[in-house]
Amino acid sequence: MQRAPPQNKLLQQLSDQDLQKIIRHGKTIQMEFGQLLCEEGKDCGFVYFPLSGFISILTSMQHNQGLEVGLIGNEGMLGVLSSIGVHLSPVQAVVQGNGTALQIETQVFTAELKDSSTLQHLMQQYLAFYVIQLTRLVCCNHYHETEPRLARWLLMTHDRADGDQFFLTHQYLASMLGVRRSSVTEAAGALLQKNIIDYHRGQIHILNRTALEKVSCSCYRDLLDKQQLFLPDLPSVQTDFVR
Amino acid sequence: MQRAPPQNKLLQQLSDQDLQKIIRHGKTIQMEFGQLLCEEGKDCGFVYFPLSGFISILTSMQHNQGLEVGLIGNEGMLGVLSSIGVHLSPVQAVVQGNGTALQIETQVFTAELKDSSTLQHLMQQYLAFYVIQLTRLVCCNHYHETEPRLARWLLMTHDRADGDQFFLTHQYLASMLGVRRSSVTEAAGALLQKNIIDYHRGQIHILNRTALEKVSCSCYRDLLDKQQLFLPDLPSVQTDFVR
DNA sequence: AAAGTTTAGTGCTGTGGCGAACAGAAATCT
DNA sequence: AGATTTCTGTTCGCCACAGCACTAAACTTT
Repeated sequence: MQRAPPQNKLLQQLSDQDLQKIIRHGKTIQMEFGQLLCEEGKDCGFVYFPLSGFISILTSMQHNQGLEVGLIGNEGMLGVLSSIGVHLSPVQAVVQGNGTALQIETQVFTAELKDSSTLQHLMQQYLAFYVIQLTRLVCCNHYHETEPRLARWLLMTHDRADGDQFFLTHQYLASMLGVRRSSVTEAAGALLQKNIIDYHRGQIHILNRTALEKVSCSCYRDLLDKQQLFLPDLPSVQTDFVR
Repeated sequence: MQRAPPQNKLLQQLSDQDLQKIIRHGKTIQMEFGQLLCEEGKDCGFVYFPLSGFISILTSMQHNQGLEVGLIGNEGMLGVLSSIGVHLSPVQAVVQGNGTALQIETQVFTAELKDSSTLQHLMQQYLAFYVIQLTRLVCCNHYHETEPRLARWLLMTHDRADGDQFFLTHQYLASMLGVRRSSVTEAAGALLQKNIIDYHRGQIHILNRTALEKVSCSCYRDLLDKQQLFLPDLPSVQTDFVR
């Protein structure tokens, strides 16, 4: 897998011409852990295409009841709704893993959209995939237990991180999954005992990816398959062996 | 509230000219309880704008684990994804309440879209609202208990039905909410005891709508508010008194 | 070195919902 | 009229997770 220069897999599907134009109109920024890219209910003014690192999409209700509803790495983008003219974000976006992203002003981006039917089509496909992800998430969160969900989350993060390690405390994971911190401790402890992962004060280490896939719910695989279906040109993630 | 002729509130927002054109290109069909309008993963070839009655949108995973992810009455449509060029439905659509709908061939509909920027904009807004609904549903289904969720479901159905009664067995409700049949019996029994609803072998009767709103989770109100925000021209549902 | 903070492990009780099963009542079929 | 099916009520044991609290490390700050 090529790793330099970092590139966004969505944008890679554009023609060189369109790609150059977009890059010229955007700005490559650093994303740092915890950085708030967008608040719920606000117009953050930009769309982002991660080149490395990843962004967590969060929704919340009253009483600190929050949940993660999306994880965006260099296979996706933040701000799809802008492509259908909706600039108020219904969700919060926080940087989860350090990296860089192409930041483009919403206005510039939508202007760009008008010019490129390829880009339009790409955004439509990505939006559809996002809807499908959400649909599945409704089901997964309702039926599946903490351990498989945790495993799925780790797999998704692993795909988006650039190595086998990343930083995430139990507390953080708990707020992503919508469970108690001690439930995460329990589930992560189970994975630890099976030698699937290792962790220490927030540093999570994936030891056996194949085994992780086995304890994960099928939603992980199913959604990867959907991604292939809707965004077929994306290079698929290698998952059949331990990296 | 005017009730005749039955009309779809989305389409009502079009200009007379566009509206007439759409009606001419579509066909008014009868919808009957249980009728399968669209299968998961298939291209059903049509989009539908309910005029009366309502449609349930269902998703499922392995092992009969299914859930309702949408309820569409004359305030919405079935097949929004067609408006962004995605014709394979990620969900199943079943008629929940008898009525009529304007049925339009997908191809005709997308052709129509090209001609009318108003229609385009309308579809974009509706799609955004659909995404927001899904986002909330992820949270609601995860955190809220059966009784408030049941109440919310009844309210949504009440809004889309044309009276205070509709047909739905506990078993049916259970599959919508993703819980056991006996959990529904329990929750419905609680509402019965509070004289909020009455039911008998599938005939559900809403007795006290105000009280129903109080036992429902706030997601009902919150989503109605969002609907107003995104589709502001829709006449709002009267909810502050017992109808 | 001491004090404070962050992260993780553990142990209680309480409970909402599951799975499964049984029973009665009402409707429908033969 | 009797038999079958559909709908609802109820119970029992079980379990995953909630809520809460306390402890023990490990790292950070002063």
